[in-house]
Amino acid sequence: MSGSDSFRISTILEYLAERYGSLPWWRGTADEIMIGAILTQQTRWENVGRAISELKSRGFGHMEALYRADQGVIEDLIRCTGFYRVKAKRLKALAECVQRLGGIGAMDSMSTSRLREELLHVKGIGEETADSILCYAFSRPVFVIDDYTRKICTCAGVMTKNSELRRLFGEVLPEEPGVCQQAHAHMVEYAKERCVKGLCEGCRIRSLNG
DNA sequence: GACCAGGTCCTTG
DNA sequence: CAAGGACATGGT
Repeated sequence: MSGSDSFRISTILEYLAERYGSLPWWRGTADEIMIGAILTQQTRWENVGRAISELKSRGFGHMEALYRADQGVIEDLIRCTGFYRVKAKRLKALAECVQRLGGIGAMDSMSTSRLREELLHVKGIGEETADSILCYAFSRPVFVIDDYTRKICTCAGVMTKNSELRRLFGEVLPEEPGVCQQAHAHMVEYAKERCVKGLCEGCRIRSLNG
């Protein structure tokens, strides 16, 4: 089954790449992308954009400032993203991690697996957020597994755990950051468009393999 | 008013 | 390990 699973996955990836081409996804500095990765947890992206603007306009748009910032101040600026107390705490924890590791530059020269471990040790950063940061802030060839991806894979008949999905996508995708970034963007875009409310309106995923 | 959003943590069984 | 609750605002 594993062989046909990777075939199914590459079919999905091809179909979506053809459908969407190049999608604008995460822009900004590495710091801003990391902030966004925390703030977007269980939250619409539009609200996250506003909060990041708020932070930037007050000079809190980077880790150094967040490290020194008062927690209450951060809470006020990110309120519109919901879960603002835990998220402020998570931003502080991430900023402390960055500080401890010697800054973005130092992190940039670490291996992907080491960097992943460090990120996963931060309270409030799970696998999805860690991989988002690796993929979009540090341009590592990592594919982000999220709920949308899981849904789409299920539609295609690929029913496995996250760890296995991660392995499969890693096997199918090339080691190119840009390709991994776009692949995840495509998944999210397609799922938001077609997998509304548990239905699959006009979804072609199931029929891709005949 | 109900339901969901580009998750994670903690507690229970 | 799986399941359920907590965290919270804003849009449809």
